[in-house]
Amino acid sequence: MTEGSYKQFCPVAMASEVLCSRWTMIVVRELVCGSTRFNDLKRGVPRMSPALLSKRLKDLELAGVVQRVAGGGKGGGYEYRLTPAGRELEPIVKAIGFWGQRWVETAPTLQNVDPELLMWDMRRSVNVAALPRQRTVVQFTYTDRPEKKRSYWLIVEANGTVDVCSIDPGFEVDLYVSTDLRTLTAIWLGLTTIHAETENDRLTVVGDTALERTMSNWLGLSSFAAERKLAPA
Amino acid sequence: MTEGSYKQFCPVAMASEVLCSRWTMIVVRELVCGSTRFNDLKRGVPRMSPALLSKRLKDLELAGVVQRVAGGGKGGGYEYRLTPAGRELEPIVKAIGFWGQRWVETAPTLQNVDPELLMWDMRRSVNVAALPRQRTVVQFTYTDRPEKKRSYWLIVEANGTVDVCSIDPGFEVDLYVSTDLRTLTAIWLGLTTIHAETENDRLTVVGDTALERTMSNWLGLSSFAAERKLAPA
DNA sequence: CGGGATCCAGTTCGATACTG
DNA sequence: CAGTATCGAACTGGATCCCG
Repeated sequence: MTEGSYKQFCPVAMASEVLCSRWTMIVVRELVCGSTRFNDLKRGVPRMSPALLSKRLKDLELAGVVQRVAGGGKGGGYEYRLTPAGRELEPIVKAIGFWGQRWVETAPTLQNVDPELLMWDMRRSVNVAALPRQRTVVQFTYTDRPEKKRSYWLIVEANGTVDVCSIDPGFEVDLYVSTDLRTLTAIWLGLTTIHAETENDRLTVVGDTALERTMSNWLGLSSFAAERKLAPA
Repeated sequence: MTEGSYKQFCPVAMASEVLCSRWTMIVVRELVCGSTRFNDLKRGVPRMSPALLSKRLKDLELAGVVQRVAGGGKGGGYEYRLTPAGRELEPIVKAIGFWGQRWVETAPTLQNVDPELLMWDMRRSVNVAALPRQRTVVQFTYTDRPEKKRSYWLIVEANGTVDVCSIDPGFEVDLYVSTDLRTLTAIWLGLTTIHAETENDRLTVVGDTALERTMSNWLGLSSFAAERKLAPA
């Protein structure tokens, strides 16, 4: 990718031609995390133009990392499924993430907050097993966002499916979480904790008491949250 | 690194901004393999312009992956040394290389042969311990190359330092290896063996009998050579 | 929903030459 | 040895519109 390759026979270079062009690793992360539909992938990389996403997917298909198959079930369309080669990228994505968690400075990271993206990521990490076996609705309100983009709803259905939306779905809300976007992002990244930020009053949680007490169980964090940050401040 | 970042707080994205711009991973590979001087790095990435190499090194310094220090010992200049963060990239580089070895098709790989680069890589992988404790000179002749770029000399000094040159150093040659460039590259990559290619008559070795017999011991291969290729033909 | 096509501005890259 | 300087060519990516 990026025609005009490195012209090196070394396996690192050959693989880098496939994996290390702009956006590619992020798309692979989305695939590894389980997204298969174009529009789902797009939600995971909102700053990437659809044209470019399409091109990258084609490149990955050519490289044997994904397979484009007619979408099962709903509405036609296509699915992008990882091939065996693609599945073997998971450890690489993880290793890169761990390295980032350990060594990339956090300050610039926390410039890149985005409520839609955070909700989308949280949706994936919710620990459904830690929630009651009935529909649970949590409303997140980002106090520092403009009126229109302030609230999001996390809906966990009784059957375990998790949805996110940015318009009030009308269901009764079980728990209200209110904070600023950077605080919740920092929590999700493991840079601080629900407990600490509650003490701080930067995070307020009201509603169902059981849900409130178990929040650190059902609110899954980034898969890299456990790793200690080592980058110099 | 490609200004205009991904604007994602995910650690994979943050790390990819540092690592996944064009050429960067290859430069990191060179650093991990032990090169520290600008010109040594340049030999490892001959198709990269010095201007771009310089920029990438600056970016890596800014990211905390390398440290630029006044060169010790000889002639001044600078050295680029991996920081602790940089050293932790080694498993990532290895993982990428293994993946490339397993899953990237070999046909295009073998288009990218380059005698200087192969010699430079072989220099790093020579198993000095398997050679006699005295100066050993091996002449490689690539029968398919134009007269001027046909022969290279691998010189292992008694003290264990390994050098490569493309002009006859004048020393007595202990072993003559004659083959085409693709064959030796394929051997180095583990796609075939010295034995098989000798049987084939694509590889001819003459000279010191002991050196000849032990060639597969002292001629180190790519660090990924052991991994089986799985990519579909 | 799931993309493809087009356009254009901005960047980046590579080649070569050159310097302290 | 260790890079800069320069310049044209190539590529990228965002926006927008379109289509089935």
